Amino acid sequence: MKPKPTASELAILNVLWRRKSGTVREIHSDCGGGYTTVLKMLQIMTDKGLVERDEAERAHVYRPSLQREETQGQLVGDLLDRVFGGSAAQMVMQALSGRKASRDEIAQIRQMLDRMEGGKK
Amino acid sequence: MKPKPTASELAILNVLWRRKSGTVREIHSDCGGGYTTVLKMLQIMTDKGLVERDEAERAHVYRPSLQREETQGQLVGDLLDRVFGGSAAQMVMQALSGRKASRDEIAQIRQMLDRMEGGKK
DNA sequence: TGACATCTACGAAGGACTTCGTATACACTC
DNA sequence: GAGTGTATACGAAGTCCTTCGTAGATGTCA
Repeated sequence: MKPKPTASELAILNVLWRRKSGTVREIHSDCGGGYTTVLKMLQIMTDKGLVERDEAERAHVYRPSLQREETQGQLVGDLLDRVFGGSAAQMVMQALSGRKASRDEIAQIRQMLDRMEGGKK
Repeated sequence: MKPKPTASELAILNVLWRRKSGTVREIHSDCGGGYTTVLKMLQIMTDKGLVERDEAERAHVYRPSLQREETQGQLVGDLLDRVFGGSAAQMVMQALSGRKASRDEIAQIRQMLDRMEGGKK
């Protein structure tokens, strides 16, 4: 499976998920840091399979190999196991108690719970 | 603030939260790995302030400096920011869609949402 | 006392992550 | 063609994380 992205890889992926794709220069301008640092990161991420590179043009174009949701699911599952002993309820608890969720968000979550129970019946 | 524990530090903390406290030997037997590796980790964690050490006896006794819930909150908040752009609803979504939560857990989460809205009113 | 078990301390190796400097290639313009 | 700007490639340094070997102190028991 794809390796878990590190913190700085994630910063780059966040940019890429937003823009769909981008050259080093574009990513760098959204992301800060040194230009060659971003370049190097993208080369490493290509090796790891985290992004894909289109070399057709002189300025290579990068795009994420995984959708945002897949990576989110992977990272959240990892935290769930390592920190919450697999208990999703405990994790949700912590997520909601630390930040105040908006009324909208609460409604959204309720809907999802309804859907889950509905699908299970 | 306390630094974010690494993966192996977390493994040790999980043992300590369960036992409340323990010597290197006790932790090691719950945790695996080399004995001196666990020892070294605990020394480093003491320096970082992640655990506290009682040196009264020959075999030092370690205990976690933070409660489990505090560290959980810290880590979940970190993931929330770095991976979900701060949207708790999205994170809860991923947490619940990846694993099937039990009916019990779902009920538990519902109760919590009720409490949150109640407290807000 | 001597042999042995058990403890802490510490240094060093190996790997991953991050950053940056430099080399090199390509394109454009005067 | 010389100069300038922009691209990739790559090596090397610095840091952190993890593991382990070894040294030295302390306790126990025949």
